[in-house]
Amino acid sequence: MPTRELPLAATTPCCGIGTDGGLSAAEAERSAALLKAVADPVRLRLLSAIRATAAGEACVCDLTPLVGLSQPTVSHHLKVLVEAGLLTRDKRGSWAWFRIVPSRVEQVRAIFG
Amino acid sequence: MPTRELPLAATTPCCGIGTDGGLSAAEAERSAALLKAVADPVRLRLLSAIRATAAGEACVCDLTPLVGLSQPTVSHHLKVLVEAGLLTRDKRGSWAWFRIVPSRVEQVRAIFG
DNA sequence: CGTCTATATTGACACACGTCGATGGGTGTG
DNA sequence: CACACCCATCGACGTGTGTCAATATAGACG
Repeated sequence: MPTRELPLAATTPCCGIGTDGGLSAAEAERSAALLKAVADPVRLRLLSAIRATAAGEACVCDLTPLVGLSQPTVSHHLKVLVEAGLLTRDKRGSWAWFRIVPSRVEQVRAIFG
Repeated sequence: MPTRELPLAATTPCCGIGTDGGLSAAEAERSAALLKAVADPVRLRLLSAIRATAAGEACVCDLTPLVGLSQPTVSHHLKVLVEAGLLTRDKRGSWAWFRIVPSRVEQVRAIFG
């Protein structure tokens, strides 16, 4: 049914979608990078475990037994979350304490606002 | 500073995080699967392009020139979104029309509610 | 029936990702 | 100082993912 009004205009889509409404390639790339940091079961559990803490922060030695993975793997996931801006790392003494960045989490929700 | 009150209890974490607050492994797996479907720049652009449509639906022939990828690749991404429950496919005649499933998109937001 | 168009599927390839063991760098403790 | 603990980094391995060309399927239209 959707017939081109101008068959000779090769760039015209068949039912009139332009490049107007959608996200730009750059915007989509930034949003996808943020979502990739969160699209992992281990990292979701780390975020929710930190959020469920009374003090609002947790160290690697607490999180490692929780997810049942090796310490380097947990450290790797935490690094991904920090680089995505979703966590802050605060090294006090021997321990590294991680806190959630609420504004950054809100940005994730805003993608589907 | 965080010293174990019971050093002999090897299973006790150093500052008292239990298995209570966080997501279960199964819940995290389901949420991550949904997020993985969305954590891709091409798929984000497809979703936003369909949402920006006047009729609320679009076919592959419209979306392909929009993202600048081959037709099989676009078809692949749409399949991922359909299998994640984020799109519905409706084949009418030669064309396949895709619509957004708003309730499923809301579920993505709810992960960070 | 034959052909064209729109879409889906397959196979192949490069690349990214999650995981671990081993190692190194700090920091507190005896 | 020596030792133990916490954490980060490195190297390696298997797996997953995005992409395309080629092919298959299926419907529309002479």
